[in-house]
This record gives sequence, structure tokens and C-alpha cells, in this order.
Amino acid sequence: MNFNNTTIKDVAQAANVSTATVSNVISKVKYVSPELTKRVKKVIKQINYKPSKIARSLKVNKTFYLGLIVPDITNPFFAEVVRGAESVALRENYQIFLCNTDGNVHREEKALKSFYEHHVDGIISVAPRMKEADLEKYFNSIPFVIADRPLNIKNYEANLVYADNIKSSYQLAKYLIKKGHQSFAYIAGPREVLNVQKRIFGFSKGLKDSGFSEEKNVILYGEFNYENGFKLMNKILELKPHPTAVFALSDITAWGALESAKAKGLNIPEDIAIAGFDNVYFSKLLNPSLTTIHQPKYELGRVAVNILIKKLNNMKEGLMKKNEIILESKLILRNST
Amino acid sequence: MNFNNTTIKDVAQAANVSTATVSNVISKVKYVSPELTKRVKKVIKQINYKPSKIARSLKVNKTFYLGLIVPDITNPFFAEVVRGAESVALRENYQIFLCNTDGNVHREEKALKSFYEHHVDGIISVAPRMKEADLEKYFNSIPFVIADRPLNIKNYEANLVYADNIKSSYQLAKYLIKKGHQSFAYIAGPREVLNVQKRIFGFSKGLKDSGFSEEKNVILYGEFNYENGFKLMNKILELKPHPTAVFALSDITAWGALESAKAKGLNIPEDIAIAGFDNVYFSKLLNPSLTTIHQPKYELGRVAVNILIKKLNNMKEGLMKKNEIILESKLILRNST
DNA sequence: TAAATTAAGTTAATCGATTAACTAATCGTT
DNA sequence: AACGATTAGTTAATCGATTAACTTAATTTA
Repeated sequence: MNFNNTTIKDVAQAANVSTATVSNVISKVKYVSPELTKRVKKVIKQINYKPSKIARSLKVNKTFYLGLIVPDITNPFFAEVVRGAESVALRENYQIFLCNTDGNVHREEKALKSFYEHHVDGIISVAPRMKEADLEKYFNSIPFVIADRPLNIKNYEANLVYADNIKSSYQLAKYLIKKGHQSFAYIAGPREVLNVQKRIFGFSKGLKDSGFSEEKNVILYGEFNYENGFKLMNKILELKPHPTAVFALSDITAWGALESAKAKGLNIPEDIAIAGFDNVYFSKLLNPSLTTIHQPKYELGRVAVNILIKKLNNMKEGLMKKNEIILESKLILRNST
Repeated sequence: MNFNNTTIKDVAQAANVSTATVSNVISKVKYVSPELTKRVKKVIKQINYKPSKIARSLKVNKTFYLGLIVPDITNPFFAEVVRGAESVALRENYQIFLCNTDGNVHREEKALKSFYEHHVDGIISVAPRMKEADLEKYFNSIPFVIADRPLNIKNYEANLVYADNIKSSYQLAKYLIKKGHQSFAYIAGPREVLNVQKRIFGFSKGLKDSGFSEEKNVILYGEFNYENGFKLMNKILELKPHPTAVFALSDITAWGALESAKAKGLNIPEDIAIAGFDNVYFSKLLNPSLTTIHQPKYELGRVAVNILIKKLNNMKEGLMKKNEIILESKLILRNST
């Protein structure tokens, strides 16, 4: 390959045909005789002509760019979502613009603006933090998929993909009860995240259905990180008697909780059981390995792009057609419970 | 914001000026009277005009796109590099195309081809696996930075950023000797990776300088992942007597090694010391926390983009001006040694 | 056989910006 | 007052593709 700039005109000249013919040889939109086709193809190879996607984008008003917004690629959860998204984007010949926002609403807006100016064909926002009403502005005006965030207000015409956080949390509660646990605590995430509420809802429903009252259970909120897991677990262990089972709403906080308990000399799961959420790659590597709820991260990315591209291919249907896909999550039993 | 398509013509018409004037109001390339400036700006705001970057790119033959190739965003090391790269790209108003290759040479080539067709202004390839001669084709024809990979052949006119893998490995050897260790083993990475060779070289030089012969030391090669660390450590522990210090050339293999030793009932660092490389986020979270060599990952990404953009701003200097930046790595002492 | 249709190309407008070349008005200098 | 220089704007070509509209030749139909 070389990075010279040869244009369709160069090809046309060298092959002694019009640019229209060259274009048709490439796109096969119109019939071109074998004779000319051969001549043109030969020249294309010879001078290593590659059509300019920029010029094409301008003319046909379609860029084959997709904007992808994630909180933080450094978080293994989102990294896998990105890989999933990339896999189908590449297959469909779309290129991805990536933006990290660190969960900052202002940076989400900036990314969206930038994507707009770059004329992306569509946007995927993973776990956006901005208000639903603000999101609405966007998914009403450009093909838009929201991944890993259910919406509260159900009549929004949004395209959504997320994993069912309720059912598996419910199953986890049932499982812990079967194991004989009687007192529980949550190490939750940020209070305003809807998925946090859903996980708590599912788990507590599991408790209630087994006749446990939810009132006495502690819920400690905080960002999803190791330090918080450690810190909040310390608080939980100060309770006398402390709960025998802890549901951490993410694996990274579960890890912190694990180490906190170990540091206090407790045996896991004998003295206290700990479960996480997400099933990121390290959860099976921990000691003891972590019981957790598997989220189909790669699949989340894949499906998001799939929905988006399907929209793009059927724009006559209009932007507004709602599409909500709920993926299965799955309880993974390991040694921490 | 809305995603309507208003063009410079719409603005010109509404403000009753020429498109040239609108362009000049925006770019400030030519003086425009306050009178007209005000009128134009008002219209721009009113109809929410955003210039098309696509059209601009076509005309000025510059896209403000950067191609970024990494083996795997899921690997915390590369994730941080990407964040670093993104941080300066955004500041300089460049957008990043991201491609993962899983270390597959064929996919590296595909990514490069795709970037070329999308007219990126420059490319950063992180830890590319392709042969130096093949890389050369690219960095001779487009602004190109190779990050996290030194080159063997020194007269290539390539732009390079990488951390000094030798000095800190040397220091690690010295440190382990001071701690009283006498026998060593390596859990290395893929044999063909130059950085693997450099790390081994630095470490073994440290040994030699202290009068230790290198010959008796085991070197086990394998991909950088947990399973390999675990497996290769098992092999090392089968040796009687086994080495008392193990240098794993990445944190993820060090982790595997750690768990393998713990599973065999060994105490770390008393029975066997283990050191890693990279200082990814989890290395301080392990139990015991991992002695390792810090690589400036974020910085690697930052510097790579900085070099690239500097090149782009001084293209008259030509593509070929060599630029090799070697960042400091740093020995981090923790409890595993 | 003449008219109508089809087929295989070409010409030139177009996408939305930038910018060289031009125009008209104003200013300064002698 | 007359000339050139400067200023503030406009006109139109241009980037590299796509594609509607057109041309010309070949083929079909009546």
C-alpha cells in the first residue's frame, strides 16, 4: 500500500473513460461492458486507487461513522462492551469514534456535539448519566441507542439494550436464603443509577417472597470502585451482629469488600458471604472466586450496534420506532458464597 | 442542539451576505466589519448552523482524524494508553478512530488500510506485532507513531515512544539480590516481542553485575495472561530446589503465578518472591500486593499523540524526521518480594 | 424501412465548505 | 484633482466523489 492521493479522475484519464464509468465499475450500480471494466480495474490496481470516503460521504450524505460514548474504557465492563460494538461495526464497514466521559454529564454533551459536527450516522451511549429529558433531545433527532440503561418513563420512543438486572438479583437472594443466610446488606452504587435501584429491587423482592422483611437491611451507596467496596464493608462489619451475606452491586466493590473482610480475619464464605455483579474477567481469579451475576457485556455492544445499523438501513420507518431489547443476565455460583 | 442540516448557504442567504463572508466570520481569516459580523453571528445562532467537517475536510485536505491501533482495549495496560491518547487528541480537536487487533498482524494491516481510506491525518500503533520492514512502509508514507515498541534497526526514521524497560529491570534484579535471593526464574511473554527481550536483558545484566551467572536461570515463554502465569509457575515450583524469586514480565502473569504459589501452600514473599511488570490498577489490590515496574501508560498515549500532532503541524519538516522518546519506568516495591 | 426502444457511455451539476481572483468604494499622497 | 494603494466585500473555482440528464449507437417493432 502507499498513501499517495490518486483520484477517480486519474483513473478515468489513464483508462480513457469517464469518471462516471469508473464509479460504476466500483459500485456496480450501472452495467459496464467487460471490456471497459477490465481496463478500469487494471488501472485501479496499477495506480493503487482508493476512493475517498470523505468525498463520498459529502455527496451521499452518509459517513459510515458511529459515535460511541462510554464512561471509562479502563473499566473492564465497558471495555468489553466496546469490543462487542466494534466487532459488528467493522463487519458492517462502519468506523467508530470513541469518547470517554468518566460519567460526567458535561462531557457527554460535548461528545454528542462533536459527533454531530462530524456527521456520524448514529450514536450509541453506554450507561449515560444525563437526565432522561436531555437524552430525549438526542434520540429524537438522530439514530440513537442507549445501552446498559433502562429508562424510567416508558413512553419514550428510545432504542434500548440492557440486561435484566432484576431477575438474576432475585435469584441471588433466593440462593443465599437457601444457603441459610438470614441477614443481608447491600454495597450499592450511585443512588441515581436506575440499574442500582433495579438490582436492589430484584434482590429485596427475593427476600420478601421468602418472608424476610427488608427494613432491617443496610444499604450503603457510593461510586463503583475498589476503595468504596473496602470502606463500606468495614462499616458493615462494625455492626454487631453483622449481616452474614453482602450483595455488592459490582465486582470491583465486591473485591474491595472481600479484601476488607479478609483483612479482618474473617473466612469467606463461612463467616460472611459476598456476591458481586457483572462477572468481569477478574471475578473468577479472586480468592475465593466471586459469586456474581454475569452481564452479557460483549453482547450488549453487539446488539447496540446491530439495532443502530438496522435503523440506519430502514430510515424510511422513521427515527421514532421504539426498540427495547432486554438481554438475560445469569447467576454465577462460585466460592465466595 | 438539533440535528438539522443547515449549510453555509442558508446562513449567507438569511444574513444577506456571501458564503465567503460567513466563512470569514467563522474562521477569522479575513477581516469582516462588525456590522456584518454581528448579522452573521446572529443568524448562525438562530438557525443553529454548524459547519460540516466533512465538507471542510474535503476542501482543505485535512480531516482531524487520528487512527489508533491497539492489541486489546480489554487489557488494562492498553486501556490506559488509549485514555492518555484521547486526552490530548480531544484537547487538540482531533477525533480518534479506534481499532483492536488482538495482536493479529493481519488485522493490523486491515486497520491501517481502513484508516488510509478514511483519510486520517496520522496513525498511532501501540505495540504492533508486524515485522519492522512492514511497519516501515507505513511510517514512510503517513505521519506515524509507534508506541510501546522499540525497534531493532536503529536507522529507521520512525517516531517512537516507549518506556525504558531495561533500567528498571536492572534495578529489580539488584533489589532482589539485596534481599538475599540467589536463584531466579522468568515468566516471560512471547519470545518475539522486543520488550520481552529487553526486560530479560536488563534483569540478567543486574544479576551479572552482582556476580551471578545467568545460565542456570529458567526462562519460560508464553502469552501474557493469567492462565500462563499460573501454569508456568507450577512448572517452576516442580524444580527442586525451586528458585526463590520469580520475575514475571507482566502483572497479569504475575497474578497467575501468585495464585499458583498460594495454592501450593507457599508463603509470599517468604518462600518465594514474585515481581510483575506494568503496574496496572490491580497490582496493588492483590494479596500480597505486587512488587512491579511502573510503566507510564497514560503518558505513553499522551506523548504518542503529542509527537504525532507536532509532526502534523510541521509537515514542511517532512515525514522522515526521527523522533524517539524514552519514558522512565519505575520500580514499585510492595509486599510480594 | 422508419420509428421507437434499449443499451452503454459521457457530461456536467451537485454535496458544503474554502479561497484565489476579482470589483467597487474609500483613502492617501503628491 | 488624479493616481495608486488599501479595504471590504463578492464571485466562482475547487476538493473527489455520485448521479441525473443527456448523447449516440444498436436493436427491436410495426
